[in-house]
Amino acid sequence: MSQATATPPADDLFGLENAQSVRLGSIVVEKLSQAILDGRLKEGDALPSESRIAAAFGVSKQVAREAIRDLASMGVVHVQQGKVARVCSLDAEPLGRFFRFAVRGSANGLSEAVELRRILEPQVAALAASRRTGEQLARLESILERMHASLGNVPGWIEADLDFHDMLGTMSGNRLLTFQLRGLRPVINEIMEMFNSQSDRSAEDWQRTFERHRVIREAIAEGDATAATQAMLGHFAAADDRLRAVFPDAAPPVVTGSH
Amino acid sequence: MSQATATPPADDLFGLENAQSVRLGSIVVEKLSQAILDGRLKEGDALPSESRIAAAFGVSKQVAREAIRDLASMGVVHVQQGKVARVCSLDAEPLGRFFRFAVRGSANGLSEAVELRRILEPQVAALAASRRTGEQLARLESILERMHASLGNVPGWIEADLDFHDMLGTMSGNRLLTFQLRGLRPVINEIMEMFNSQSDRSAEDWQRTFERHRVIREAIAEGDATAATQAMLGHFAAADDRLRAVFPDAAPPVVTGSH
DNA sequence: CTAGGCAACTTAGCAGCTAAGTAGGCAGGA
DNA sequence: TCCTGCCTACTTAGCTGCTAAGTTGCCTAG
Repeated sequence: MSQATATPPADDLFGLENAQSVRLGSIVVEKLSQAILDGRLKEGDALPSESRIAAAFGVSKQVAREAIRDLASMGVVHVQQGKVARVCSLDAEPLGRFFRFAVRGSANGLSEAVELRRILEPQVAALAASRRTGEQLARLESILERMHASLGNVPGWIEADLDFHDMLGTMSGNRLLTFQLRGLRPVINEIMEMFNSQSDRSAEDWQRTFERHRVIREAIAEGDATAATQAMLGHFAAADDRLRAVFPDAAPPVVTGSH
Repeated sequence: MSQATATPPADDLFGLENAQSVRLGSIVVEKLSQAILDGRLKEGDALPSESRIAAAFGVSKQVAREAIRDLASMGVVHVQQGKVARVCSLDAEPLGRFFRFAVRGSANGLSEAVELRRILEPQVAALAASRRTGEQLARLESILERMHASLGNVPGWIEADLDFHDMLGTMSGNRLLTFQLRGLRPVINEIMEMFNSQSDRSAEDWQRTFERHRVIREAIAEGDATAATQAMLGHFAAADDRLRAVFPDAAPPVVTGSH
């Protein structure tokens, strides 16, 4: 007996998740997910009702309901009282929730978000310059006008600024990239509020910031990917000083290749 | 009456989402989320039991339970039968599920993922070169050995290859970025399987692929961010030809700044 | 001092109910 | 003919109470 008293430390001796006790609902989620991923359920299609799903899988209605709600929290299906759940087009809201939690936990989560954005945005600008359509350019221009009208008005400016960069994501033509940027939006929003609150900016400063966005638009309008990248890099470099005031312990930007 | 017959078009006359009918459970989710985001509930802390949450919010146990499971599906808390839910460290699994759905839907979703990866990885390599620790370098080396041992063995190679790039993400020191890359992993895995299945590669081809990874490791070991970026760009450029065989309609890569 | 049982907690799941929202058919009136 | 209002059947939202099963800690017998 005494030689085999290793029971307390041998709890998880066999692999990491020994008998993982698959939840009943997760099976249903998996099956429904597969149906959607395989294309058996397309966007706009109605799922079976809770009762039918419950009957089909031989589970209670509660389990079927939780499975549907799981899909809903992923943004895959839309549910509404009185109507059956329908497969809907994905949106970035779940991503945004995830990133909000991801940013919490590490002390410098917000500055990590800035770094991630700094990686993505210049390349997004390049793609946008290569692929933008005329109609998209017009929309970008109208956003730029909103920014101009919001000079000095912090909440209005932030929203227009976020819309500007979101539009660039759309113009990149890469839906995955667009999701990615939209997912970061709540976090970027928070950063911008910190950024704009603790500094009282001069009129010239506002104007310079606006000007930098105009330069980006110009490069994209001309379809010059390299110029668009450089303009975006310049935008971040210019904002870096004041960002550093908000995040004193942020790592310095890593410059590569563009020298 | 005839002057007010605008009822059919006046469905959504008052704003976009008039009476959005907030779900009872979503309120509970919001409150619990806030508690976690504010730090009132830290990692490892136990949530109240379903009954206590239900009593505290004046809702039924079912609603409390669905709220907890919502948080669990986001990867924020861990639930297990017989134990109260506990706040756990976030992992990339929910991100992976999201990206799997995001890739579906657009016909060229997989090539969009390749493009996104092509944007991220060179910058990740640069960050890794700047911030890697010795211990991390040793782990990268052992992964490289696994890759060498798996030359010609497709499943083993893919896993080691994914681990290599995942390690680079870790070395970047940016948790958000690491999440991002891990979230793409299931999609990249799928791409690699397509990539490696339909082409029978020669021994020289395998060796060249391995060599490209060794060059990346070299640049990171030397702490040369620019060289690491260039090595990663070279890696993707070399793989581009065969990728294009898998995705004939993929957009050409946009080159910026590195000329 | 330790092993094993026991009690009190927890979640997982089932069943049935009420309330409320939705959609479509259907008859009746302008 | 067209439109309006009602009615019915179906759906989800939510509550209640129950059984089963996992977890934890205490507590007693040896």
